[in-house]
Amino acid sequence: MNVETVIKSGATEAAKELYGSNVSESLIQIQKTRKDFDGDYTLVVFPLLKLSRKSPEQTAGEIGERLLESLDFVESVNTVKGFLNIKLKPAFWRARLEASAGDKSFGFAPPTGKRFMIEYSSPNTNKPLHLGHIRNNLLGWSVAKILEACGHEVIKVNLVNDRGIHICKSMVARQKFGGDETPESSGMKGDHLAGKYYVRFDREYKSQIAELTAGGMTQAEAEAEAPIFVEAREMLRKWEARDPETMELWTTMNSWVYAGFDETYRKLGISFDKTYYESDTWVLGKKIVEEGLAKGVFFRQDDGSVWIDLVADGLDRKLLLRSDGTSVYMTQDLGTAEQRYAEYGFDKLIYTVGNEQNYHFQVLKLILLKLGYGWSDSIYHLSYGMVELPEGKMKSREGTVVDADDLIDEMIRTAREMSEKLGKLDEMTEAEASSTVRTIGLGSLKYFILKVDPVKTMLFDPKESIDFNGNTGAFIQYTHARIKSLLRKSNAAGFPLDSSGAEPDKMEIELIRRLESFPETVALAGENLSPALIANYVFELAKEYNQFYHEHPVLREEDSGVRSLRLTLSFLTAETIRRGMLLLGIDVPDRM
RNA sequence: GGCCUCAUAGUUCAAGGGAUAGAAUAGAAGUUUCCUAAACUUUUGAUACAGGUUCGAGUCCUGUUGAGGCUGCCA
Repeated sequence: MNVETVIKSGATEAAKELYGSNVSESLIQIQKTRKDFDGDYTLVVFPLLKLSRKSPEQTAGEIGERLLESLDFVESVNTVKGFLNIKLKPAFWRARLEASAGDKSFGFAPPTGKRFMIEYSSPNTNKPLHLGHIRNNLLGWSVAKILEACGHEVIKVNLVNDRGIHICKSMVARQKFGGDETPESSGMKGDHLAGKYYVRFDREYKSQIAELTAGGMTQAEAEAEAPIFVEAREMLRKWEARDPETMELWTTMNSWVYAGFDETYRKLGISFDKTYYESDTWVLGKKIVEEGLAKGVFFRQDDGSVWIDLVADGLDRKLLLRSDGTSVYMTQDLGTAEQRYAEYGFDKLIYTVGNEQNYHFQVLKLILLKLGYGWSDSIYHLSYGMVELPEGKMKSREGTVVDADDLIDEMIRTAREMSEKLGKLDEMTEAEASSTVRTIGLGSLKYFILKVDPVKTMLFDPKESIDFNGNTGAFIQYTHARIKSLLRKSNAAGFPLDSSGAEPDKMEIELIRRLESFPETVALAGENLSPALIANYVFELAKEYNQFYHEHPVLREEDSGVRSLRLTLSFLTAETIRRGMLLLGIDVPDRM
């Protein structure tokens, strides 16, 4: 049980004794005492005033006195306006520290028996991953880790978008302009090669459109009738007809792309438990459409297309089946959701998808609800904002996309430059050095992206992200490495971690109190699906340790009790930083 | 047009309806007999606007302005 909970239940008891048994837990608000006030935790008494029928000061005073009697670990209380500040005994904090340091699963909750499925990444196979995918992948991976830490079973899935007109565009360009180029012969990663063809297609397409409009066609006509686009559409038709030659090209190009994606995923340190392919799932959902028609939830238009009318719900009409009977994105998503539920019976299905699809998921949920699926409420869209660059929005067609692989390489390269300049790599073998700079470069990238609240559009400035000062991953990793170094030295000197006697001073208590709030932070991050909470917590912790470290010698302390306390504190700090960073998918090296 | 999201120091980000809105970075000034100076200390500086709900609003509600996104056969 965490400290806040202990105090909360104590305060609830005290309030019940004073004001009657109808005092509910929700009226007891405990928060950390703000700096500049004397205390560790604070009870906000305003919500209790209706029951106490006394002034804020009197109410706080009464409860304070009661707490002082009933909780033996309370050292003192003081009242400032409606705030009852509670100060705990140093010995209590010392005991908490020892207990937490000895707890192998500190911060992680026991199994809940709940099953979460989380989908993320969801790439298209016609081009390589870019910065937007990085935010997606990091978010999905981190949320999965956080949910696991909260005791849930987590199934990580990917849905690869491997069919459709956009893939055919790359395929057509490959056929026309690619010759017999392969990833091996060109030295390009397979996904980059496919991306090259996609860009090539677009260039050709644009110039054909320009020609046609110059010849008198409207823009829309030209877009639909440009010969290269007609070819792409024809290829899609052949694909759907399982034309052998088309299938072979498709299979070959996809295998290149998958090899490329795997490499990027490996570099990012993420993986999946299961991968779905849209080429398998795109026909799903038609059964649901029939079901919806039978129930009268959907309606069929004269041209044969099927719709749902959501105007009464403040939304629009939405297409579910084209007039030619083929399914659309929504049809497929209904089908995969149902299939996944049948297979896994999840308690929650989380889709990590950009906020440009907010409307889609709103509709998806609503349709499932209207169809009477009891689990429709288990669907959650983990929506995130765009990543912008200092120069403005990313546009894949204008060549301003930041490629994921390039970015990762650049981060690692910069990490190496900075480390070399500081002489940090001097005593490392090349293998150690390259592993260290990889960890630092990726850590900086991941931290920079995850520290921002997912819903917000964020600005990614490559220069700033790689700055090794300030609120960055590298700073936190560095703090961890320094503590590890200190622990190695103390170990070499034969100093034990486990003695008692010393009482923590004010600064040490502050650090212990922050450490003790780690489990709550993890739980809260799990509820809100927010890695940003963990990121900010870890940064604050590292910063606070730095201050502590600066003013409190650890190894040079004469008094073995004090030294032991500080070593224990250092140990738990390093351990907590490591666990927090693990939840963000960031490695923390012991040396750097 | 309709719907959704966002708006906080020069800049990038915090702040579970609670106290004097925090950091980082940039700017100014300082610290090196110190276990990793990728550090530490001090300092300047912000809730877009107008109402409302509440004992209490950056946070909730309404409107305005600004930015982004979505909006019947793309995914």
